[in-house]
Amino acid sequence: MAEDTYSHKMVTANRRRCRTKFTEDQLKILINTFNQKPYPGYATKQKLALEINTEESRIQIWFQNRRARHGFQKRPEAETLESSQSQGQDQPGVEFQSREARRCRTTYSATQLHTLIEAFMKNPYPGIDSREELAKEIGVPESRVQTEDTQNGTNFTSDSHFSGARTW
DNA sequence: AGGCTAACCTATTCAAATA
DNA sequence: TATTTGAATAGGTTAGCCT
Repeated sequence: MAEDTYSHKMVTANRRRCRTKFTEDQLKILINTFNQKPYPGYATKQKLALEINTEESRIQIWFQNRRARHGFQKRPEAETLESSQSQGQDQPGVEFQSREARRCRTTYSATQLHTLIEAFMKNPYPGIDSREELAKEIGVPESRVQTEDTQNGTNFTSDSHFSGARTW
């Protein structure tokens, strides 16, 4: 990291997480679960993670990609027979299954927030290495660091954020 | 009751592995 | 090189905690 002083604009120096390579067996389980519930709750994702021996965040990403690409609207013929009268609304099947519980909301301590904010000011786009280090430092899973930084932006500028604090 | 914001979502793009 | 697909980003929605 000798040459990587705080660059002013782009921080491309940050490595992405390595691509996960799912095995055939893992994919079989994932796809099977997806066909049953394309929006798994936290408990389901945790169970899946344990079952196929991967991280819950990888499963979250996999479901996101799957939903975006393999349009889950085309129901598997397994269990859509009963609700065949869903009159083809534009709504992507909101009703066929109520949402499962999400992960418990984590509350960050002032110290944790301070650490996150400081790291964010130094680098708003941390790579996998920085995120893992940060996560270890404040004692939360890496996936929490990622979403926190890149999505919710933590408007540290005590000033009133202009509309949309995430427009960097 | 309302504000703040973590968790979750879609849409889109980047990019690594593979055919 | 084109395709496939995991990872990342931007921005919107849902819902839990606190005042």
